[in-house]
Amino acid sequence: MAGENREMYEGGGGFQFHDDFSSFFTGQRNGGSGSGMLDMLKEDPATSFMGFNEFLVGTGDYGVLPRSLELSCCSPENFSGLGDGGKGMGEVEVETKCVGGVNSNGVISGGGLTPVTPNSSVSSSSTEAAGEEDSVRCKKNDHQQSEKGLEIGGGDDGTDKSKKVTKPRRKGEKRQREPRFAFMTKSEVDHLEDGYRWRKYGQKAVKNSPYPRSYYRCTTQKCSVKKRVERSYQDPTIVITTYEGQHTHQSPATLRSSSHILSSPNTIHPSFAHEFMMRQMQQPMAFHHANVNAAANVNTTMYLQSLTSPLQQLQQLPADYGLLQDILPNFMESSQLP
DNA sequence: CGATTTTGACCTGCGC
DNA sequence: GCGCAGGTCAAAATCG
Repeated sequence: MAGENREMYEGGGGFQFHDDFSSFFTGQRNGGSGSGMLDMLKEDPATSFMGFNEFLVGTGDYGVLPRSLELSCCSPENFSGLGDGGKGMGEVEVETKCVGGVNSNGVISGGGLTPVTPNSSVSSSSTEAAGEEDSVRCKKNDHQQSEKGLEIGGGDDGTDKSKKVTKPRRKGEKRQREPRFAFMTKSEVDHLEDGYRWRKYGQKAVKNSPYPRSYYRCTTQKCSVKKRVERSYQDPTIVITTYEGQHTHQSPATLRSSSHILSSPNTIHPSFAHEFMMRQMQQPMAFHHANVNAAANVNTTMYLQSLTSPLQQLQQLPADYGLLQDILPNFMESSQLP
């Protein structure tokens, strides 16, 4: 895998987070025109990035996106890439090769650029996924309990304390993944406030990147939303945030304030991000127009390939159709795309 | 003192 | 089967 990834980093056709992410935004991928997001950022960050907070202020309906997500997730044929369909992380890529969406690293991948694997599985709806996750959690708890039971029952004197005895997963049962979407934010702060409360549960060094990846979980009980935060190794000023799952509750910030959704100027709402993306898709040209007016401390760009218009891109590159279909199934349904 | 962060170990999936 | 990398767990440390 290491070699493969290295190959990816060296310009291979694969899709690895940093490499592909960066090339994705630098426009180098697929012989890109060089008008990628990162280039835009470097050349003219002020005009190339959307001021997320402006949208926050302007977007009052927080229910829109969750609903959208739900609708999206409940349509397996439209959401086959995002739900992971019981696939492991690596296999997500296989799925995205067919239909695009968010790859194993949470980045919207170019479905048309990667080989298609015919036997990619179709994901279940997010509702199912959530249920699965619950069951997984239950299993985890069970296994942890049994694990402790084993430890206790084993009568070890503690020398094996560091070694976990785990009950093996049933064969064929693969980890369910929630739908994911990611966006990049130009910010000096790693962990951006988004209105929710997060608890960090892990941090890992990322291969070929000097910046670690942090893992957060929503602290609200029964809310299994996770997010990963890392910096782009090419542009350290860019924070890549990947959300997984849907919040089963309102944002605490929303509850705190009804007039102003979020008080922090650096606040980004994940659902809003998705909604934003969808709106941009529906009004392609507004993307850059809005950027001109962007004047926020935190500039955020969705993982949309930087063409004049995402819609145009879709029309020009039918092979990539699935790429955004996964992310924006509703849009796809309502659009004139075949 | 509870909540959160840190961090090393472990688990899982995948490619070779 | 092995090694690698991503992801997660959980004990210890830290914080408020």
